[in-house]
Amino acid sequence: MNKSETILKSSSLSVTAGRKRILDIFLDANNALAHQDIEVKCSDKYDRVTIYRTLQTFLEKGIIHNIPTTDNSVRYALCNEVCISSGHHHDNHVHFRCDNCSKTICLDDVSIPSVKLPTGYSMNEINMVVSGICKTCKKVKVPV
Amino acid sequence: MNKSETILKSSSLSVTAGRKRILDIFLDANNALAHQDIEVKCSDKYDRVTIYRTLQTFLEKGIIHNIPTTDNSVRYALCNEVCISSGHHHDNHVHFRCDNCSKTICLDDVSIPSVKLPTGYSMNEINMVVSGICKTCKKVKVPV
DNA sequence: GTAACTGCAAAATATTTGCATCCTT
DNA sequence: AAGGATGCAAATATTTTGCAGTTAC
Repeated sequence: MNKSETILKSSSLSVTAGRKRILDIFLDANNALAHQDIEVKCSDKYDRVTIYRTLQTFLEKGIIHNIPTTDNSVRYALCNEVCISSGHHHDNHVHFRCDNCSKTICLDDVSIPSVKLPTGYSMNEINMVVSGICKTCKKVKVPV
Repeated sequence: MNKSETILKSSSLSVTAGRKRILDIFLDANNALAHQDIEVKCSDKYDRVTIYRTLQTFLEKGIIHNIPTTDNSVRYALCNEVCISSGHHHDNHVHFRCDNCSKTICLDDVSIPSVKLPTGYSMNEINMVVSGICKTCKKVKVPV
């Protein structure tokens, strides 16, 4: 039993070829994926509607989390073990979006600093996305 | 000369009825607006395409800034004076999205804490969105 | 066998583009 | 008068929904 199957079963989802495939794509990816990225990687094999529904299911089960963007192209990334096992979803890491290669990644080691809200506000979740130049692009010495 | 005209002129944009109207909507609003919010408020008067183009123009001129969301409905809010006058856009405040009323607001007084990125990454902008229950909804004692 | 998942078709919605006309400066 | 802004039509893209057939357990 491979990793994707294990994850699906521990989320009490039935194991289907489509779900395994999409989960494998996430497991292989080293960056967050937009719906379209997934579509490109497997639209020949699975219907677009299935991808929508699968992503929705994964989100609800906490297998993936979504990362906000300013361009109407929400991205998704795998949650870590802790996150998956707990019912409530509480990612606490910073996300990074590279202005050069447009990749979005989870900075698992960088946790979101706390902020003090004004009186009267109560906090549920925090999202933090930093944009700039990533490690890989910096090496290549991109012209700014 | 009213406020919207002043803003348009100082951004070297020609003053048209549509732009003034949309800018006034922002000036009146106490929360961030999605494209659709604006459409609802003036689609009878101005074409949807015009709204798209106007928002794009305002963004480019730094009159408004956009706030990322996880649901493909980017929201826009007025920038403050400093932000408008400077060519480069550097909002540094936290945004708040209420889980109850769904309104998104700028917490102008809460600045984004700094984070230390891993070696090799350089930072350009930071976005921080906190979700929870806002002041107004809390008063009404919403059931959680 | 049954409930859940998937594909297909189609509807609904959102966004972009081209072009002719109108308005601002 | 000239350049830019707008409206309209239409192309394109995205997301949702219903239903019938298929698959996992």
